[in-house]
Amino acid sequence: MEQVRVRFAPSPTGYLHIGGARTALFNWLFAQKNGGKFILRIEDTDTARLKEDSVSQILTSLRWLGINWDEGPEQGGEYGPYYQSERQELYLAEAERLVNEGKAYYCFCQPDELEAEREKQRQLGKPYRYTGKCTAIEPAEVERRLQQGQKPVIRLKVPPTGTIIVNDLIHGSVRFQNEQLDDFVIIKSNGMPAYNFACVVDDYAMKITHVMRAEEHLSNTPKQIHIYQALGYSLPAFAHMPMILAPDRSKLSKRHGATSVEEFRGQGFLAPTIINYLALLGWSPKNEQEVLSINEILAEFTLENVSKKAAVYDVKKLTWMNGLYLNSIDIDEISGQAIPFMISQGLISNIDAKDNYDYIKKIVAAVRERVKTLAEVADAAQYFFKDVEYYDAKGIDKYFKKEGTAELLAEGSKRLKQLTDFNLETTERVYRELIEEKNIKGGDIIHPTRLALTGKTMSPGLFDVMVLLGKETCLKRLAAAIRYIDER
RNA sequence: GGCCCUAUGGUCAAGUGGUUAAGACGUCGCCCUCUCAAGGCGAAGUCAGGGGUUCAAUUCCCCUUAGGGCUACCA
Repeated sequence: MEQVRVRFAPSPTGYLHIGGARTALFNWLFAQKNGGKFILRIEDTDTARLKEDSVSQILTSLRWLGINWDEGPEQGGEYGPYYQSERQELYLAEAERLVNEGKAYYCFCQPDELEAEREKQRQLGKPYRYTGKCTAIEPAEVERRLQQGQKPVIRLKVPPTGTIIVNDLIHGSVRFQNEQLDDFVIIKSNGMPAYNFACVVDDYAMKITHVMRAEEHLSNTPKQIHIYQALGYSLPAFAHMPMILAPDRSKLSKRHGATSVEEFRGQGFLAPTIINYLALLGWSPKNEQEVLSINEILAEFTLENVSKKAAVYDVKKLTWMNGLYLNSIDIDEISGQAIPFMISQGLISNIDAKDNYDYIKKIVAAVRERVKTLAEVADAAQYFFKDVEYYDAKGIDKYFKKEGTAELLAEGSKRLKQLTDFNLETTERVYRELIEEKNIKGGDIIHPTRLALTGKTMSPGLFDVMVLLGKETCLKRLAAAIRYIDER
């Protein structure tokens, strides 16, 4: 059996969005599952829409997600180059072959005349199709115009009747009538191949066995099949996977907030979360398990379980899942990833990150249990690195205004001060004794103390916070809080 | 407009010609508790509408509707 070869072929017009990432993931999974190769190809034939840095952004996102390619940019391979802009000769050669075989022809029509014709047909309520006007131009005349320096396009001759059946691995067989098609452009006047043509030529040249892409390409497939047939190529298998839609069910775009992998990364989502969540969008395992490592996904993955229905992504569920990963992944790994967030929030410096790593790690460990993203880890870690500048307004009302609070804090402070060994056990014991003696509820002193120490109404367990902060800092902040209450 | 795809709770989604139509996120209660998370327990909430076929349709067929895609010298 021939080796499975699949590809992901992004166009470098921006960041890698989650729909693209999911397509890449499914291709990657399919390749792994079948012992095949996953190829990355850059479709950069639209010179007008190219964006600087887009390729490196896409590569960075894929690598961060752990989706590695066997052949492609920065990786090489025997079917390169993997940038379409570098494969122009091949496209031109194949297109000219079609012209010589009478299966394609030069067309000298100008864009504006075409547009005018299109508009006319639209007003008549008729579907527009190219008239085929240039089909009849004599070879000598073609030659003459080329000599003159005219820049024609090349169009494929499409049979006026007949049916193309696309056998899709996900959608089954889908029929398209040739009458719907016209003689479409395969080489643009600037010499660049049009998408459908480059795609077919490359998929064949790169020995792609399974073309798996987003559903938006299903309607392009009959055109591509015409190209395969004209070129005398054998057909690959096709699988069109459902699209990922924005929450309002429209196509993903910038106005929908975060849609790119980089944005989610910047918000503190973890790669395994994104992989896991994306896998669940459009695919579901046979069993009920939803939290799956990439290896578990791999073990379960089949095209049969891929849905036909477009899916809307839900940041809430993504966030929930991220919380799970944040707390199950090795603490060193999480700390390492949280540090850049702490640095960018100005909590620590690069030097601190090295010198105080063990301390930072303890803080991350304490704090991560109650947050969901790396950005939130940094938020929640603030008061370990900076003085408390203000107290939460609701907290003041709730905990600082009660009669006798300052005295209680003073008493707690006094007892903490006497501790020579300042640890989890001793700090809690001192407080519990105080609570016992005063016959108050634990919260009566714990809450104001938390507010004094952190400025917030929520934090890790109070005694964990105390120990992490250290005796000196605790006493200092308690004193500051007492002063604050007294001054009011 | 033409052609194509799709249609199970707010979202993801399992599922079948006969089921009390799973599960997850979210939401709402309750429990636990030093706060917040987490966790535990429980609740509300779905087969888009209309026709067929059938003893029986959420499931099969048709229409309508809705959403999405293609209809470019974009990919």
